[in-house]
Amino acid sequence: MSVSIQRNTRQREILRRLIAEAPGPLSVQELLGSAQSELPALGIATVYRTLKLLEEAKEIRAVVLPGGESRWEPSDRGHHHHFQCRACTRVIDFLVCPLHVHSDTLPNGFVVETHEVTLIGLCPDCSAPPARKAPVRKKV
Amino acid sequence: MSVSIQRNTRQREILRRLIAEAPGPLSVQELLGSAQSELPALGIATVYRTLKLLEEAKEIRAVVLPGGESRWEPSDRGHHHHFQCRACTRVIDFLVCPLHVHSDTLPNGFVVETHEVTLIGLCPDCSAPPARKAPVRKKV
DNA sequence: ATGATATTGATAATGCAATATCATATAAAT
DNA sequence: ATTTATATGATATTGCATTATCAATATCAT
Repeated sequence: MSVSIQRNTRQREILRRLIAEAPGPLSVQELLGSAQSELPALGIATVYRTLKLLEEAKEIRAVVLPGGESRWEPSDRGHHHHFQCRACTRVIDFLVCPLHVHSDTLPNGFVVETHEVTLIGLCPDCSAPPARKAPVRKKV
Repeated sequence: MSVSIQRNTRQREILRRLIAEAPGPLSVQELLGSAQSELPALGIATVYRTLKLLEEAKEIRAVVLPGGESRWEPSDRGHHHHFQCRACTRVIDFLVCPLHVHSDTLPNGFVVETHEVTLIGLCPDCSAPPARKAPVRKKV
């Protein structure tokens, strides 16, 4: 079994901050890439280890969207949903909830406890016509 | 590369029928289990092979719900959503669509092309008080 | 500044779903 | 009924995400 966090390291500071400041849940690879732009030597094992520790400490939680790997977000974000860009695969939070079926009982004995809504389409970066600015990211 | 279907076999008939008659998309393991109750010798490789063939023939399509493996449903089912039981993990179709954000452009350049709604809770089998009938299935 | 030990980075090992292999069985045309 | 290529079942292999290992490094109480 693993143990709780005892020391503050640059790696953990960076990963924690990246997750806290992200506009949506981040994948392991996205985290690794962003963190390495600040600390190039950071290894993938540290990302996995830190995610597990932060999850056990209830600081973050995993979200899994249709068709995708696990992504991680701060656990203090309230009820919300996600938009996933089919071009760059990035995920952005959507605070509006279009559903009203909480804690309700449906016709035949189905009890709805929660729900997940994922909007799929193009994010601003990828829906914009190819401009003279930064190139459209195909993968993050 | 694989090739198209040329012969009708009992295995393929069974798998096709199971998918067509299911109340929701089936996982590989669910398919294997159900099919083996009719044809015990059926192997897992045949399930994968047949799913791939049926998908290439556009007879079925994969759906992936939050947190889950691929499931398979007939491709001629129209727009609908899914209910997943957190106890037995089975998935049942829900024909009602509570969303109206198709092909729309949201505030900042987000283009919504489609969406996935997954209701999570308890199915009739698992929400019912422990009765004297069949035991509650924990896994399918 | 030092020392004890938690943490890291590189990489090997693991777990598991999906695929490939191949001898045997089967469909269906003759 | 024969024949021949397709399909199957058992199982080995692959691919890939995650975890374990371990020597080297960094944190922090002293």
